[in-house]
Amino acid sequence: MATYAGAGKKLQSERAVRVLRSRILSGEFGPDTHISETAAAEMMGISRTPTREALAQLVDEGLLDRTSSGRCTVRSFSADDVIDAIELRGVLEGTIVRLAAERGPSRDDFDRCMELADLIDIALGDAEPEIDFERYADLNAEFHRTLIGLSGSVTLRREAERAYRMPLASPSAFLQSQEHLVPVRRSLYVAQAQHRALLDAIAAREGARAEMLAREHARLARQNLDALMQSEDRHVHDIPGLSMLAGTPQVNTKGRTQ
Amino acid sequence: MATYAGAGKKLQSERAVRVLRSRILSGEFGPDTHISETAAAEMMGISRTPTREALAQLVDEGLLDRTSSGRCTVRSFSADDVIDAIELRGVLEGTIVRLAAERGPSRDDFDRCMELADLIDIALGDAEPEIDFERYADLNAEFHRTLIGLSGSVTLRREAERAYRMPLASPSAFLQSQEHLVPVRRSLYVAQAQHRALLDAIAAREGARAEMLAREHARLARQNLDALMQSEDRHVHDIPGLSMLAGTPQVNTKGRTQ
DNA sequence: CATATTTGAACTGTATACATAAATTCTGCT
DNA sequence: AGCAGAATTTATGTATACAGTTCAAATATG
Repeated sequence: MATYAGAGKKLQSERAVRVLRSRILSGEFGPDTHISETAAAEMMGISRTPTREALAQLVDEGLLDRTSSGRCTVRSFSADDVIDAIELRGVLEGTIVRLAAERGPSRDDFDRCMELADLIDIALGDAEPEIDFERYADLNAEFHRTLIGLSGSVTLRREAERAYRMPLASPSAFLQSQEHLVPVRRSLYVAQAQHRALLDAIAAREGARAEMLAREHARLARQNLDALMQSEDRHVHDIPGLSMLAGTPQVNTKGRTQ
Repeated sequence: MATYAGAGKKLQSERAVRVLRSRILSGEFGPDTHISETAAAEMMGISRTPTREALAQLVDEGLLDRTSSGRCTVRSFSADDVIDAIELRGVLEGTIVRLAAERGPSRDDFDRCMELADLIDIALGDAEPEIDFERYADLNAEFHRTLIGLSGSVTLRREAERAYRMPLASPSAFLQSQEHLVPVRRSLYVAQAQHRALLDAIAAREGARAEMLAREHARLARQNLDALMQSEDRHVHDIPGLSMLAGTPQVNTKGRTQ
């Protein structure tokens, strides 16, 4: 099964990361699935060396666990893990916007944030006719990606980017599919109001307020998750579309089925 | 990244990480020094494969930069980088102790923290006769390592551990050498008082206060750094013992000197 | 029938070889 | 002498081969 090799043939290892990450997040490789170097390499039609590198990166990202003997298994996320990741995101974004307010934000990024806020307004629709969910998700993601560069600190930006890679902690984790967006439709307007307030606070150089607002923003995300869980069975695993969290044991990557 | 663990010299790649990190931190490889895979491998008497893995990890830790063409150079740290790293540490520790207070800390870790606080008291000496600096540094480091497990959140613990690996952001970064400890001798007592207050706040389940105290604790570290910089020339580079920050261009890893 | 043991397949860690891309050096020309 | 360009040399990315270890199935044993 040598997948189309002509894709992004820049670096095999990067392509491997994307392929594996996507398969894990899609739930194709369920929790505790053992992913072997040789099998994964064979599957992707590349050698073990770049595959090894890709697995190491995914372990670092937290998507894979590494056993004592060096084997890689898909990490199983609990509801607490997701909550903590959202908490972390709120704290990091809060710190970044506080510093941005205190030190003065980088002009370009700030302007871009304002611009994105305007675009989000449009996507949400003035009179709430019909929301362009897909566009909203894209814009929201870019807003947050731009936001974390606002302080000018590479250190904090790095950490925030890393936090964003954590499944479900990303600003638009379950804002991807319309299926999840519709139930929390009203909260999107609240979130947008928070975006505006955040930018205001930064412009006014009110660091403490900016930090507080960012945390509140993350709290909203958590509330949405809680609401989804309440309606679905009180377990993250059961939220449709978040199959990566499913507890279903999976077959090995290897063909050795059963 | 499962760098830790007792895996002594079993894995060549881990040994390589330790060797390279130590050489970078010691200043042997100054900022912007190019570290080549082949040269580094040859130097350590191992092959390129584990060396490659080690370099990737150090890039991830932030000790090395990777150029567009894949080359690795020693990162040059600015004073701002250090300040941001300390800020990050304070924020992460603050979040962890807040959650520990809110959710209830893990009993074992909390007891160990109390124990360590007692030991630090002893190391500092009751009547301030003479401080056992080396022991203090060890105990302080362990105190903080234990602290970041207190919330029971693996996610936050991971991030904090990562932050600790950042040079100078570690709780005892410049508390390693007596040379730096003596000038800030008096602040060690303040820090210890903060440790106690922090544990009190957690025991009393006062999350907000615990978070505030943790941030104050980090602020003290920054003040110490500022004081050191003031007395040394206003540049991190010039603080003795922190040669990793020195701006002196270094020879290549390769033997091709001059 | 359950448990301990052995045996074999599979996987990871490491080394080496090869190809491609980058960088430096050398040479020729202006 | 200075600059441009080509050739050489070096470094990275990838593939493959080999050794030690781990895991698991199958067999033997009480």
